[in-house]
Amino acid sequence: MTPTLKDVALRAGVSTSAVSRTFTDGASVSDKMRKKVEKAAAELGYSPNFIARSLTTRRTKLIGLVSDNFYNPVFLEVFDRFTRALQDCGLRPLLVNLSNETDPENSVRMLQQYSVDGVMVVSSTLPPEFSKAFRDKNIPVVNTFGRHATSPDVHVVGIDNVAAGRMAARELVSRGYKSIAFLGGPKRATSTLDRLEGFRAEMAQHPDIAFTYSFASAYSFQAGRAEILRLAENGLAEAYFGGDDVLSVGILSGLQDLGKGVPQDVGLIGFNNMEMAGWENIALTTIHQPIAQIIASSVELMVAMLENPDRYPEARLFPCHVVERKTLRPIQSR
Amino acid sequence: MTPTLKDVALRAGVSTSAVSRTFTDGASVSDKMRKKVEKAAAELGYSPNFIARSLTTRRTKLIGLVSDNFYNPVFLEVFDRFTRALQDCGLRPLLVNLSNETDPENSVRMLQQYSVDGVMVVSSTLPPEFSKAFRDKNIPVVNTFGRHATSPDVHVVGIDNVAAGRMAARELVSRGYKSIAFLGGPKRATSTLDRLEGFRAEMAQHPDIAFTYSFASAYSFQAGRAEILRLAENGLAEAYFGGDDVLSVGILSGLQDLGKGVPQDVGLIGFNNMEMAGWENIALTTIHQPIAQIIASSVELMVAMLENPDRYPEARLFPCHVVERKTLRPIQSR
DNA sequence: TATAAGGATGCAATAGTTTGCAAAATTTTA
DNA sequence: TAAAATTTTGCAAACTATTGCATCCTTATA
Repeated sequence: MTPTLKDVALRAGVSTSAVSRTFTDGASVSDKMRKKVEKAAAELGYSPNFIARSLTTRRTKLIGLVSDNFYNPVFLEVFDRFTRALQDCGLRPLLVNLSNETDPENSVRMLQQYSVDGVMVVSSTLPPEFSKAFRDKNIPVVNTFGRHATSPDVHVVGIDNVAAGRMAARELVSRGYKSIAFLGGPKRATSTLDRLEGFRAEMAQHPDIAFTYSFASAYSFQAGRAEILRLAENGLAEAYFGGDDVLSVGILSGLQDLGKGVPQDVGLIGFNNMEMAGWENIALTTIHQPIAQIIASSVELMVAMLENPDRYPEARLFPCHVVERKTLRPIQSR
Repeated sequence: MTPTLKDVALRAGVSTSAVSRTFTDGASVSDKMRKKVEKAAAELGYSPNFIARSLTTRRTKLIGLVSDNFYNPVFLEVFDRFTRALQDCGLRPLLVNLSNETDPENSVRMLQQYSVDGVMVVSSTLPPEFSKAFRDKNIPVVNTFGRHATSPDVHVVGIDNVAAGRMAARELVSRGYKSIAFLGGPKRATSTLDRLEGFRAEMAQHPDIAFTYSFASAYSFQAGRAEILRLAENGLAEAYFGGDDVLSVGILSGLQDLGKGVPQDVGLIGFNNMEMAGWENIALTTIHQPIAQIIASSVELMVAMLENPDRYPEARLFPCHVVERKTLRPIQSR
């Protein structure tokens, strides 16, 4: 149906090698030959079959994009940026939804069957075994939004969650709150654990300030809302660090139901700086995670690894910063 | 590196055909042979290479999932459902981000180069030429969320936007509003155009009710907010039909800034019933678009088309319904 | 037990490309 | 202008699988 190399060769009256070469850059073909072939190709509407090509080149330019997060609005931005960045490098994302998959082996096998050149594991909740499973099969892998501490054998790009936790605590302290709480995401998420560690470390410097913490069941609106409502039964803290922005919007909603004004009665700082946090009717003060840079860097790293698969694993960590909006009271001099 | 068919054949001491056959269901192999081959395969950790297989079977099980909408939160749900549904059928989504692509030819060529078995065009804003371009190359295509009227030659699954527009108008009328406005998405979106048509038709039945309409520049928060703020300069209507839910949240935000209470001062009905519409601090009354059914049906249709590519094109339209929350005043008996 | 029927197996061709190598063509050098 | 150097070209063998056909082995039938 669709024309092949052979058809073009026949029509141009040249060998298949000649045709192949005009379509692989860097190959040696005379101008005359190239012209002839291109003409024939254009007439037939030919373009090379990547699948067949990959058989000999051992490069499919397919990249597995695997994630278990199809619920958090930030991930739409994440997918957007990933797909564009990959496309710009001539790579193609094969999307894998891990939402109800628990065994890495299945994903590994599947992606191996499609001979992907590499895989991006995009998640802060997936256990490190997932990334390792790919590496063990010699498939280049970068774990975006992963934890660097426990995976020294896999490329990780993201942020230093411990530092981020510390930053949040410091921010709340600087506002003069006298009782501060960490309301994290699910306990199994390493991101939440690490942030708690940093948060707690910073709070330890301020024994005069009451510090408590708890976890929501997920990084989601309802989980945040439910948790703050639950906490309210025993009295609220003066300020909260929400596990992430969606969760924080849930907290905001719960607080509203409780008749608590933000920031007058309760302060709140989120995490991520997702687009919605900037919406005027939300105006969430939050910690910006440099998603654009993280993703650009992830893709760069992947490309570099395709060149040299034996690259020594590295962790690329980007700094966060707080973006002030309207859910925290002004800084107090103490 | 990874073991091939030949390796397994060698180790099992059988022909490659035998190995091939044990891995293709429906092929004739004796139990004894199968055992032997499976043992060897397991020992080597072999699994068939789909890419190579596709060369002879002419089936890659790759499905192009092309969309230009990576901004609207509903689309995260859309991608989630699509990827799961495809995975459940043993199909693999090759994600294509069309956000800054204007020429169908590039996407067509690219997907053709990867020999995708079919493509799902998932958009209500993409011009129908996109879907047609695939069909013209004999690639099975279904246009999800597309317009059925203008594309009788391509499978479309979605809703009847004209009917939906009518439904919205009817709902607002039933609440006794005396001046009603349509605040649609971008003018180029056929979904908005069709809904306007239905909306207008219904309003024509009620000459006593003031009717106006306008368009936001996109299906987005900021576009909705900007538009309602602009409209306010010349006085607001009593109730609005927002182009979709994100847009409507933008309208809500604008209204809030304007000091207008919803639903006391102004009524609002959205479209889609995205998850966020149900968040307690938004509580948007909206028209539910049955996304789950639409996607399930789209995938079913795709699967059917893979069996029989010459299937006569059909339009599958699903009914919408309004889900009442808190942005419309109670029904009035008139 | 001989024969027919059917199932299992292997051979070899095929799918659409790339690529090492040798031959041919062209260009450079002397 | 001939030889040397370089570039261009084609042949044929990969790459990893599937499959039609012929052969061989079983099992069933008479």
